[in-house]
Amino acid sequence: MTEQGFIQPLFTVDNVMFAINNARLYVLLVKRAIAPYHNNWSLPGGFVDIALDKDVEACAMRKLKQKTGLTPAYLEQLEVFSGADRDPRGYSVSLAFFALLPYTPVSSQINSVSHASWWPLDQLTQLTLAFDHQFIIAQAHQRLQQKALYSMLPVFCLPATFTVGQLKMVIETILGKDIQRKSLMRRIEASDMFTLTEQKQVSGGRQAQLYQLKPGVDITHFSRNMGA
Amino acid sequence: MTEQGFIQPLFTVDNVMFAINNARLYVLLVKRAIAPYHNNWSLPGGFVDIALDKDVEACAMRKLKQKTGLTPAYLEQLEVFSGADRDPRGYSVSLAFFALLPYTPVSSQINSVSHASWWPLDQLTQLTLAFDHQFIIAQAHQRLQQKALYSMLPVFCLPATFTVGQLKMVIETILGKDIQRKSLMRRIEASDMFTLTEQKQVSGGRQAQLYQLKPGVDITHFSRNMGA
DNA sequence: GAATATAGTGTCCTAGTGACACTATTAAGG
DNA sequence: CCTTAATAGTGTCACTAGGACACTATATTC
Repeated sequence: MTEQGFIQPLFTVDNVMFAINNARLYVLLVKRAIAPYHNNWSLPGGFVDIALDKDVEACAMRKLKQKTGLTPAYLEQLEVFSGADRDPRGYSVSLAFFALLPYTPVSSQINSVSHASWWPLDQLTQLTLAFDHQFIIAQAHQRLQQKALYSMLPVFCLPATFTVGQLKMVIETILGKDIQRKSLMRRIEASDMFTLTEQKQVSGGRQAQLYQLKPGVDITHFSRNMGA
Repeated sequence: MTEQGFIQPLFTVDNVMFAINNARLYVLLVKRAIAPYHNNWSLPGGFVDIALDKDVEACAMRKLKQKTGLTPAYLEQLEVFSGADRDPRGYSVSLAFFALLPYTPVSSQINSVSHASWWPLDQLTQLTLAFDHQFIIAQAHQRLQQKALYSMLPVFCLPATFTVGQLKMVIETILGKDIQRKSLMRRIEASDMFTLTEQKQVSGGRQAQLYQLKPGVDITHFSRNMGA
């Protein structure tokens, strides 16, 4: 076996960043400034810079910051998508990440941010996205739904301090179906991930307790799925 | 934003293939014939050949076949491991796969198979493996254990036709703890993944029913974990 | 202070699993 | 043929975490 001598495929990183606004799930997209797929919307990503990026996670973070001005609260590897046909420039290998963040408007003040924008997930079918990004987003959404069933991951869609009602809304938005408030409270207590603070009012009604992540805790995984 | 112009990191594929023999979990390793880590044991893997490999999964399959003579019954992406320090030749990105197979002795008749061998997982700490392969195997083992709790994945460690007792043994070996035969039978029935056949005897005792995967079924995932 | 809206609790039901004793079927050995 | 041992499979009750849903609590608005 010889060492290299092969043509290496192009390796890139793509990010599917989700956020929730007004009980709707949004994905962050950027408009491509160059061919191929010039002017089409696409996932923010790019090439690894071995001088800047400690590893692929750092690369994903950097690309998000650079292209959208935002830093995810949570980031994990999704899956590698590869093949000769997904990029007209040739054989390519792309590692997709999936990320969560409390909803923040994209500030167009930043120079490098050409066109970055949040898109409602349920309107994406009307868009023509670059490459296989439509499919990648679908995979990411599936993973997010799966994890929402058995973990506390959705808290990363909320600010540092939040109410049970907000968390319930986030989970229901992700799953696309209602859950029992009682079940959620049982999980919050069982997880031992949170501490209480003062109060807060929402629209009408009694003021809700404000919860807050304990510093440095791991995301609890439960032994059962919700709603089944 | 310019196009490329960057130095691309080395992209490779590595495979963690598991099998079970004599109630012990084994990993398939190959002995490196070249530097770095010359003569150390390592995971079978290599570079993508864009002419031969439809995608990275095909690459993983090809490398396994080529280096060990075996074809996995199940294969899925595990995770990407990356960084400047994991390979002395420079910045590298490796996509690790995790694979299952009914135990088959490695036939050393094949030429290209220099030194391939099954190693018991619990003896690996005594070996010095190449790169970060020790860590990758640990991650793969964790994933396998997790999936064994809520899915029928362990059937891929068994031949086409098998008994409940064998499946119980496989799962217990993976998890490192006993499970209830009754629970397993309930899951087998609920999954609706299998059909019955004739009979079979093992050592002493009553003959066990032989089960067999229905053609083309998906691996059932359950809504609860076992043993919790 | 009544109406309304949201937050949080009490309590029973249910599904899927654990525990474990019990029955069933086979081989081996007198 | 009968007994023993060994493994296969079943019956049944207990336990746990979530679902359902009525009820209480606390706030705002008029």
